[in-house]
Amino acid sequence: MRPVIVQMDGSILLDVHHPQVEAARQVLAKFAELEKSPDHFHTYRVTALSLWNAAAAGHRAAELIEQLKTLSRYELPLPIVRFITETMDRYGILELRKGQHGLILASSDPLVLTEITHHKTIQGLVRKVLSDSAIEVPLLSRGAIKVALTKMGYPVKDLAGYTEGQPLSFALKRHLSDGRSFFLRDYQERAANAFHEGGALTGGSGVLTLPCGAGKTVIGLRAMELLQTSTLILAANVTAARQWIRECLDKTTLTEEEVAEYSGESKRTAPVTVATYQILSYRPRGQEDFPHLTLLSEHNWGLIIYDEVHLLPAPVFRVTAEIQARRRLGLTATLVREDGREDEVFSLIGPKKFDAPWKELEAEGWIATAICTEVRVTLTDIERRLYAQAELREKARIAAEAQRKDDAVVELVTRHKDESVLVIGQYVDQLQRIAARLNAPLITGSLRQKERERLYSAFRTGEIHVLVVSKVANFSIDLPDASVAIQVSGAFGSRQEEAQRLGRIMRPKAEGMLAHFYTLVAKETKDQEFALSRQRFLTEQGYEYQILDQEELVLQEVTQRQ
DNA sequence: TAGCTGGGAA
DNA sequence: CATCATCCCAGCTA
Repeated sequence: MRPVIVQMDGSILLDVHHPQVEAARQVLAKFAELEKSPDHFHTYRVTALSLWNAAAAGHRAAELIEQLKTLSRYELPLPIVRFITETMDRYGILELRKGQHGLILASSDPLVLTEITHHKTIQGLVRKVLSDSAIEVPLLSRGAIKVALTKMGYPVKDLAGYTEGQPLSFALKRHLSDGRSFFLRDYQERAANAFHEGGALTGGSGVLTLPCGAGKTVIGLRAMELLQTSTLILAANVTAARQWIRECLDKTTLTEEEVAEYSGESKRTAPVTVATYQILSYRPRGQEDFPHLTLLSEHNWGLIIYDEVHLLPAPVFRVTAEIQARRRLGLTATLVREDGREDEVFSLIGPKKFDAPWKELEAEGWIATAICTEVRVTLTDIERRLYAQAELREKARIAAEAQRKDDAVVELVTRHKDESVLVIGQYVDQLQRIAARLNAPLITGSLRQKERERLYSAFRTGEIHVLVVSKVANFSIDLPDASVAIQVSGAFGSRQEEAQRLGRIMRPKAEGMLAHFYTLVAKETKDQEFALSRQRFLTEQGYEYQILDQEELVLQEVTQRQ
């Protein structure tokens, strides 16, 4: 009996109790996406995008099919084999190269070229047809045509090269100013190389996927060192922007003069400039153009780094489409976007160049070993009545705010009374209730920065051991680490949020210490569906959720005390 | 000039 | 699915 069942409809089932499950997961991760993760069989799906990423990474269809065959319990269905082969073969049919005037889109298959030149969207992006295997494309259409062709099912291999940008010489330090020595971890070096290798043509754009706390910034710095060029770094918020600046100054020979913050507060530019996504997309009311964006575009950047690329806002997509001649590096913990624009990230930033499995880093001790538990509570009779009568959108909220979750939180906090605990939730009302029950401070968006810092610092020193936090936890990178996180409610099935939250407890722990991640779910409600959907990402990374009813939680407590 | 508040955006 | 974040800017006070 082998661990994998490939079905006619394109889904792949993985038997999670099979001894070969880990090996199988590794093979599937190369070219398939996890879709559902119920108890016994996980469902993967092969998508065009997952296959093109595999192709861009150099995998061959024949090789993947061979590996799938050795895992498969039954003969592979022919339509699936054909889908994998045909989809992967499409990557590389179209190539974009530098021409004498503009760009040349070349096709190894004349029929494909005929098909696309008859397409309306493409016609608007093409300058002229040169032959039955090549068309000329204006330089400025480089991004737009890649997006359009990917959406049509023909991803483009972009070999048009990059602008070198203003040279900038600097190096990573071996010894930091406080005397510690500094080395890149093996996987950090491999990630930076994966981005850089391929030389002048393909080694210039792509996305690196790494867990929170794995040192993405350091990888970005290494990529900059490899390229020795003026760099624009885009971050999701000012705190993250300043973190980049601190890291540049701490770990490289760059001086304060050479690194600038470009944000609402400071408008300095320098050979290395760190800006927020939001300032790029700022447009004065009623106006057409983006003043900050225009100003930053005038610089001769050789590299643009997109931190948290999964958060890339729509206007930045447009900009990114126009700057295809600059090298682009995307960094993220999760490539999944709830808005489904993964294909645009693929087309405009580049294919996934590196993916560090969380479990692998856990085994090597770079991130903590985490135990994930889903605690199920029931609705009270009153809630149950309300729930039955409520409209669809109210249902979610009733379930998310279920009263008995409060009791469960108290149980869990008691259980971990000697550890640092973060309680994370979505609704401020609910969090206020819980904070009052626990007699713990609450941090939401309306609490001013000063006060937040005071609480963070008290938490860090152990003065307080429980902190209740709202969505601020998703963004603020200065939030201290904890060893226990309790998620009481979360955004509609957001996988990326779940990953961020688990990231809060991922910093390596002392010998033998484990990190605990609890997610509280109201039984037989919308809440349960959402939780399942959120958990998908982590299941794909190899985490398993232990499921516990609230009553069992109390029982365990009693047993442990005896 | 710095620091705060509130409105608006996406 | 809506909620709650964020950031940027303008305008105020001292």
